[in-house]
Amino acid sequence: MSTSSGQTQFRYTQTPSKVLHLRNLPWECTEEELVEICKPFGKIVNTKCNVGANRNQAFVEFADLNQAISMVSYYASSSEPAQVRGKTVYIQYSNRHEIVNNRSMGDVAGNVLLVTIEGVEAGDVSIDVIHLVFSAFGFVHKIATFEKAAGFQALIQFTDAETASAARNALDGRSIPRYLLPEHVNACHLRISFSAHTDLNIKFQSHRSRDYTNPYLPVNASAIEGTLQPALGPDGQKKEHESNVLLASIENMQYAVTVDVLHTVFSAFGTVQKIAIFEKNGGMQALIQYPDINTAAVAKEALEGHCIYDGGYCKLHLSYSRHTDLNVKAHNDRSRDYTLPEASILAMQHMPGAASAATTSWQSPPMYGAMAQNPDRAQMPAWDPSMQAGRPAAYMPPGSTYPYAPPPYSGAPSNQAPMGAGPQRMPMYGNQPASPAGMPTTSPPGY
DNA sequence: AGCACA
Repeated sequence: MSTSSGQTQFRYTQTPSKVLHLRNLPWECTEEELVEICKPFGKIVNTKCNVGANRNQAFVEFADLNQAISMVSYYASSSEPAQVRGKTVYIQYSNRHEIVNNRSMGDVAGNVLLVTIEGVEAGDVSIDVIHLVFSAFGFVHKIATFEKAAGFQALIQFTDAETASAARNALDGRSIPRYLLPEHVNACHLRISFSAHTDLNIKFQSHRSRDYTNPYLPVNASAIEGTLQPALGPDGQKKEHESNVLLASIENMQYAVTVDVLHTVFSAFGTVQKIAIFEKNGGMQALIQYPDINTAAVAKEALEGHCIYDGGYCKLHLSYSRHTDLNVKAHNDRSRDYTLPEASILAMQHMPGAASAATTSWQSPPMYGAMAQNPDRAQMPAWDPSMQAGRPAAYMPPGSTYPYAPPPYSGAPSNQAPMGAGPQRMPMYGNQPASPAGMPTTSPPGY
């Protein structure tokens, strides 16, 4: 009722407790890692890991109050903070005095796991990949996959709860190895709990469900569809279907990426016909259409893993799209058809949808006007310095050394020019929100 | 970076 000072006063006070509250833990933090940093201070009687919406908090209960006090005092005066996987962990007394492990549904062990695969859509992770990953722990009887609000999910049936628990303990919070996934998938964390099911009812062998105990189960027609677009070939090699349309997923998107930005980047390899930018699973993706597969292949090869902006910002992951001709209906900063003549563009701008999209545009596209007036310019296959008018960026023309600085990550392609070789500064675009106030926006971040 | 579970 009353928001008396008595309540708020105690919210952040540090009444000692055997239970410690740890926060800012890495998402993947395991119970072992938690125990590792706590056990020097005393006997741990209980833990609760991966707590909270971000799964980055934990509770640790010591046998004795003094042990908890010793840990808190140690890190209160230590120059080295507590760390897990390089992340500073903040430790306080919990406002409760014991951990209650309410083993709710999802935590009561059973032989069927409910696996949520975060950061992917259904097509990204094949049932064969799931089978491969979980078979490491024992015979997988059945798999059923489905898409819900929570995302792409799978029910995985093992022989017994022991096997299922082993798989859960090993894989919960972990990622499926990158080489088993399409290239545009950045990360896909597995969130695993126990299902209440004990025996899945699989009716067909299909791309959505499998019964490995019954190879004679009828094959659903939709399974054929699944074999038409295999993420992996029979030998386990990546088998991508080439296309003139590239699917780009943009990782670490600190800065705005508009069609203009993408057009400039991808035009270095040939005529860009159409671009569509959209959001998928909280990340940004774009489809870039070239006239032919060869151009797309060159662009894909050259740009994969590279960043639009220096410093690891807007890292590109490219794969071939299933599309061959994009249906671009709006003309705004998220979608553009460069093959259209001016009249069509003007007509499009009066279409519903184009206007609303324009209001969300905080970055006016400088190339837009020039191209609308001269459709031939839109067909310009490659580099044209005049297209950069008003742009502070120093762009590398195609044919020069790599215009795009290699990403600083370990996953970077090894066959690319090393950082600092040649004039490798990333192209920059105006109006970068992260630029320090008052600073010219021509300097790349990190300068 | 700021408290779970019913």
